[in-house]
Amino acid sequence: MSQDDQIYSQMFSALLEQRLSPGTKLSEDTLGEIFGVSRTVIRKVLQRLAHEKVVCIMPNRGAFVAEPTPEEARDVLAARKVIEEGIMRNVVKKCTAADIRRLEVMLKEEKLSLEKEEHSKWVALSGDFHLALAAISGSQSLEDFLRELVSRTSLIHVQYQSRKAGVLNCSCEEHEDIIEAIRSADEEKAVKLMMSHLDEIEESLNLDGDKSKSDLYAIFGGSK
Amino acid sequence: MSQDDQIYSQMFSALLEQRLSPGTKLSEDTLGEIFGVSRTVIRKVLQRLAHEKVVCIMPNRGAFVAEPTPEEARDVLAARKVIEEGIMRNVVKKCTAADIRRLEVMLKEEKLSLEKEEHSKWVALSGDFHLALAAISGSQSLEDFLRELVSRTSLIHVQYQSRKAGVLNCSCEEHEDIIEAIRSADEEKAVKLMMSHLDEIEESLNLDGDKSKSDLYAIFGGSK
DNA sequence: TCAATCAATTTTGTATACAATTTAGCCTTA
DNA sequence: TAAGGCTAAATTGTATACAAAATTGATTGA
Repeated sequence: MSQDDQIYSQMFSALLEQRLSPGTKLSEDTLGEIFGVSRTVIRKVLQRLAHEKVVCIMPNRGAFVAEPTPEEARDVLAARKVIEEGIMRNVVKKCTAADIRRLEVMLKEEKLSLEKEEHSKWVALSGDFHLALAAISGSQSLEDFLRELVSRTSLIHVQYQSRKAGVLNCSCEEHEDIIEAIRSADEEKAVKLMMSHLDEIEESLNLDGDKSKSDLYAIFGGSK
Repeated sequence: MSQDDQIYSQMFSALLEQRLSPGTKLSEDTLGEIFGVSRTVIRKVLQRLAHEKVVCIMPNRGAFVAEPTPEEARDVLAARKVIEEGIMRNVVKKCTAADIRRLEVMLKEEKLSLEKEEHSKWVALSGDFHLALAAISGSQSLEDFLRELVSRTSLIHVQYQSRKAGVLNCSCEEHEDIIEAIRSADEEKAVKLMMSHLDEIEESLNLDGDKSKSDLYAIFGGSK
């Protein structure tokens, strides 16, 4: 594994585990010192993250952790529905007993992280579950695309999570139901469950009230 | 438009218009001299193209125009089916009269390029048609993903086009039929036409016989 | 003559130096 | 005192220099 990849992985994990909040400035010099490399390699990593849309590079201004707008959030979830429907249909056809066992192991980890209330770890594990399905489906391209969408979803979770974290508990059961549908090879049910699962995720977010700018207006009660 | 983008566009066009064949070595020094910039900016462009999978960067070896394998080709077409089904469903809902007019204009251009037998231009225009549909669908993410898949399809066309170019003529009619289905707001028909269109594309390719390596064996008659 | 090894050249990977742009603070001025 | 502009610091964009790796060609030996 090359140097770039190592640094990329570390930054990517930090993003997924929500240790880097949206909007954080990612200074080339600072990151270079932290990782003990020159700006050259940092720039390479930042460009990669930017292409995956988890980092936003503004010309002559620098790189920042992406701050998805509500529109982008909805777009990501809508794209996930399209792609994960395709994935589910393949998964039902291709899933082996060994695959199901691995999914169940992942589910247990998810439950554990929920019990321990390790929220950000759970978000990452939940994403891994969806990516595991993508891997089972055997479609490399769809898996790559979903990886990007899952990362962005993680950022979206940070920015738009509703106050009641209780909503998240459902998701574990939903994953459980999806496994069951796959086991019984019920394609339509599996797809339907996945679609409503993604709907639930979207509904659990605070995507109303046009954030950022209008935030201040909302807080201080002025009109726009 | 920044310097990177200009060089990127030029190289991207060259790839799409098939002026750069799969496997071509893309030397940093050479490209730097051609475009009158340092290797720094060339590397940036190459990394971007590599992330879009139209260029393959091999560590310590350099960058090459990607040579999709038959498996990758099938994977790309399969992913297109999933994504373009999603796109079609949105297009039928959202397409305006103005959108249809623009699609018809594009169709005319396609026909023209076919008549003039400007094959590579037609491949590019044909891709544009699919991307126009993606734009109409309003899904930014799906449009981005499709852009990547269309570029790769272009490379696949170069590498696996069957000897009889006549197959391509169909595609124009198929695009025509798709427009008609959209006009009559027949979602199922539109989706079905698009699926069979993509099937036809796949069938028009020579994806059998494991290329590249075995090429030489096939040509000179030796056994593997 | 062929194969293998080694040296020289070329090419990529990384660090650094310099240029251009932005940002921030200060000073001037109304 | 506040607004505007100017200078200085910091940061990004690009070029270049140096290090590491791979390719190539030649030389040597069988």
